[in-house]
Amino acid sequence: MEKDAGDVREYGEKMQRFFDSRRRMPSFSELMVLWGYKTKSAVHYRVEQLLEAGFISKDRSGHLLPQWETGVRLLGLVEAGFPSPAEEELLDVMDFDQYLTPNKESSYILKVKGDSMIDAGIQPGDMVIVERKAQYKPGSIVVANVDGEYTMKYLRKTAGTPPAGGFFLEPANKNYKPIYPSESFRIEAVVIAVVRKY
Amino acid sequence: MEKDAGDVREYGEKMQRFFDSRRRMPSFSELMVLWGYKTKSAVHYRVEQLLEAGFISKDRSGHLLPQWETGVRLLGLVEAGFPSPAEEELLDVMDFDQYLTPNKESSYILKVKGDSMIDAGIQPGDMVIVERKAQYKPGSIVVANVDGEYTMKYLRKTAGTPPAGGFFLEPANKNYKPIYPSESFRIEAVVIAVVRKY
DNA sequence: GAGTGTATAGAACGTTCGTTCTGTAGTCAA
DNA sequence: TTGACTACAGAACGAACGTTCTATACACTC
Repeated sequence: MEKDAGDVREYGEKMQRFFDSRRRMPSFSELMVLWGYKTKSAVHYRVEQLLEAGFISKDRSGHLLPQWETGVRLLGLVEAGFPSPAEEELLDVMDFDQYLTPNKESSYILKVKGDSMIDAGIQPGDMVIVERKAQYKPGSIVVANVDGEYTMKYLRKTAGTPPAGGFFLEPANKNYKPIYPSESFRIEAVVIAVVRKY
Repeated sequence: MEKDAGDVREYGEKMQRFFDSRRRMPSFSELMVLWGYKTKSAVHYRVEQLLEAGFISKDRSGHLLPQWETGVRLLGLVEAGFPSPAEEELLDVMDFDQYLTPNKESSYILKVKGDSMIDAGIQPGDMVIVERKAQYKPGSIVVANVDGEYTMKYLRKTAGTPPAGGFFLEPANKNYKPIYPSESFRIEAVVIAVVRKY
């Protein structure tokens, strides 16, 4: 048995490529074309193999469901090291789309210019994901409009109790100075994530 | 006309939530339940409205296709500022999954421990996406196995021409020292992206 | 060469899909 | 009160879907 486990995986990979590009599972007719068969029963034969192999599954109506992990394998700390192939199935996976933007409606992506937040680990060229909110809490990194220009800073609370509003903006770079509300700024969004690609 | 444009959007949003959770478009029968109708023709009536509104579209076989952007809106530099609702449709969008892990097979995610790369903008607690490769180039950030422990450093080339192999590991933190091949290390993967979430 | 298992073709079937047509209750305006 | 329009219900239809059964061509074994 399983003399052609390699072949079976080949068929599965073709289906996986279809899913990756079209973002949905193929129908039997589409698999017919994709796999080069002339009948749906030949497709059914192959699908049955993939089902037994656990590569795919079905919903109540017979439509195919992907069974492979759609995310990326998640390792522990850097110290933990890389897993052996046998350990791979124990790993968690991650879906970046849902992890980074749980609320797509109010989320935006900004490309960072300038080094005013470099000590916070945000470098020029990085992308930050920001979210518009009704209220902003001190301690978070916010994008604010100061005199018509947009800037990214820490949101801080002044020491005194709130007669003067009590907020100011603090950069994470010694070469820049804090911005106080006398100059009147408006907070536009809060940074919820940073993404850098090399 | 369009006396109930608000209602139409409500139906669209319900469909969008279905798509977000199930990762596929609903069928007419499913929309029937989702929208609380007793017949598919009522669904057809609503779907026609959403089609005219450009909220969805159809493929050749009549199945529904999402027409809304599935990614996140991409703004320019921080200086550019936020767009008005009218400008929104001009924005690009981004899909983080494809952007961050173009090659899911050989990609892993690691959680960073320690501050040895803090001057490179990689802080403890950040997640780095690494990729296994056949060869690694100097200048990139790599994850290496040094005496059984895993560590993340810059990969550098020694000044002299390559008799001694010519590679060493350099941290991005003055408090740590470079690691030279005399201690014999093995490079496991290269860092292709950094993700931090607040 | 007879038997067995694999891999496909071909045809037929019931279900689900999206479509279409007819009907009707309700609203609004003339 | 009539007419036009909206928002559904209900039924019927063809196309596409996944399933199943039979047949066949080929390889391998005994």
